[in-house]
Amino acid sequence: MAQAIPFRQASPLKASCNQCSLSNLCLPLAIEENDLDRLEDIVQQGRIFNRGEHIFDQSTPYRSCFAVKSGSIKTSIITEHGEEQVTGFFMPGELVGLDSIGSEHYACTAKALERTSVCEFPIDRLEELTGKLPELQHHMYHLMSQEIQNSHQLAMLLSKNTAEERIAALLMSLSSRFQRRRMSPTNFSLPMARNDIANFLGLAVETVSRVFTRFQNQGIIKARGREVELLDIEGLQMVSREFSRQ
Amino acid sequence: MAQAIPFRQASPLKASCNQCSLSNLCLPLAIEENDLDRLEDIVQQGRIFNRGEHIFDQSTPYRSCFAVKSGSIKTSIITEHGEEQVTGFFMPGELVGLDSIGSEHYACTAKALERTSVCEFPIDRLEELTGKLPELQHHMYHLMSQEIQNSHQLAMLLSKNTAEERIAALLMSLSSRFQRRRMSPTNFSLPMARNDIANFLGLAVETVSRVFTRFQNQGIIKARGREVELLDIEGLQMVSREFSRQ
DNA sequence: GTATGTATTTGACATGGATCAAATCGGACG
DNA sequence: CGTCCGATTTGATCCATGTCAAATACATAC
Repeated sequence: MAQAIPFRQASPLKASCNQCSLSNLCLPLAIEENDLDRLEDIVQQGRIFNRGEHIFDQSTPYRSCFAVKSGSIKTSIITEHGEEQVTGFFMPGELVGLDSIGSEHYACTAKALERTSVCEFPIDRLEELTGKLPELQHHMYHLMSQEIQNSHQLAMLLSKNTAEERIAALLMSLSSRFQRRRMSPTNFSLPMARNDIANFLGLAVETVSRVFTRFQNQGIIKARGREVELLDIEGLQMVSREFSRQ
Repeated sequence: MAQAIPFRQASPLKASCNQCSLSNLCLPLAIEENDLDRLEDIVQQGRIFNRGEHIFDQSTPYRSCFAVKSGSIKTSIITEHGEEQVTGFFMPGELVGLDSIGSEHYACTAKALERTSVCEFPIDRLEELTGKLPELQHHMYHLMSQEIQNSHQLAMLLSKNTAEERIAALLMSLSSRFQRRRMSPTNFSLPMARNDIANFLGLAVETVSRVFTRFQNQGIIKARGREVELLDIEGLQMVSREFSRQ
C-alpha cells in the first residue's frame, strides 16, 4: 500500500554504474571499464529524498559520501546559534560529503532541493578501493582539491565582489554546469529559492531580488520565479568577471 | 624580528622525519614508526626561502606539496585583473598545495612571510605511497577535508560576521595554533602584515587597524606593531563566536 | 645618524547593501 | 475555486565599512 508510487528504479540491491548516464561525470570517470564492477560492489543504491528532506546533518555520524543521481542538493553549516551558511549546491554527478572524511560527524547538513536520488559510497570501502586503484585515488584527490578551490573562489567572491557580480557569477556557474549535463545553458530553472541564493552569496534576500529585476530591466536575463533565461551571456560574463565551479 | 622557531637543519640531502620536532603535527603523524623511512625516501629537503620569496605561483607546473618546517607561508589567488585574495596562512607542520592536486598548475601562489624552510613531497611519489599505506591515505583525505571545512568557515566568517568578529576569530585561531606548537597562546608575533589580514578577512586595512586599536582600548588585547598579547581570551572568544582552523 | 620608502594609524566623508515594513504573488490543499 | 502561508518583490531609511587624505611610525640601506 505504502509503496504504490511507480518509480523507475534499478535493482534496489546493486547499482549499475555501467548503465548510468552520469558515468562520464561521476566516479566511474576515473575507472577502467573492467574495474567498474569493483565500484559497483561498494556503491549502495540510496534512498530517494523528497524536497526538503535531509540526506544527513551535522549530528549524523560520518559514514559515506553521496553522489547525486538526479535532482539537487544544498549543503550548509549551521552554527550553535542557529545561523546558517549555505556552502554549496550539488547537481547530478557531483559528490557530497567530501568535507567530512576523517571526522566523527558530517561537517555540514545536506538537504534535497527537489525530489532527489543519490548513490551512497561507504567511506571505509571507498578508501579501501582507492588504495587499490591509483587512478581512482588520484581522482578523489583531484575532486577534493577542486572542492577547496571552489570554496576559495567563493571566499573571493564574498569578500571582493558586489551583489551584482556575485549573482552574475552564480548564474554563469549554473549555466556551465547545466551545459555539461547536456541541458540548455541559457534556459533553466533554478533548483534553489532566493533565500538560499542570498545566504550562499552573503546577501539579503531583498538584495537578490532587486538585482534580478535590475538584470531583467537591463535585458540581461528574463526571470519569472525560478525559471530563468539568460539573454546576454556576454553581458553576464562581463559583470561576473570570474567564478568557477569545476 | 626574532625568528620564533630555532632552525635545526638535518642533512641537506635527506630529511629525517624521525628526528623532526614536528612529527606529531605533520604527515609522520599518520605513519607507524617502522614505515617512516618510506616517507623519508620521498621527501625532499627543500630550500630555505627569505621573506617575500615565492615557493610557487600560479604559473608553476604542479609537482609537489610542501610542509612548512619553520617560518610561515601565505597563500593567495591572484586574478587576471591583478586582484589578490589571501586564502590562508600556514604554520610549521601544515601542508601547502593541497588545493592543486590533479591540476596542471598550482591553484594559488605561496609566499614566505618570514625566513621559512619547507619539506617537499613530490605528488606522484606521495600518491604512490598513500596507495600502499592506508593510514597515510586516510590522513591525506582528512587533511583535505579539513582544508575544505576551513575554507567554508572562512566563507561563513566573510558573509555573516562583522569586522570585529572576523578579527577576533583570526586571533583566536592563531592563538590555538601557536599553542599546539608549544608556543605561548597569549603572546606572539603576527607573521603577516595588516594588509594580509585585511585581505584575508575581506576588510580594508584601515578597518583592521581601527579594530585593533578598539580592542586595545577595551583592554582585550595589547598590540604594538606585530607583537600581540591577548589579555582577555574569554572576551575574544565572546566576540569571535567561532572560527576554527584544525 | 640620516634618508627613503613602506606599513600603520587616524580622521572625515560617502555609499552599497542591510533592515524594517508592507504589498503581491504563487502554490498546496480542502 | 477560495483560503492560507510562505516566497518574492518593492519602497524607505540607516549604518558599518569602504574610500580618500594625511600624519606618523618603522625598517632598511647608506
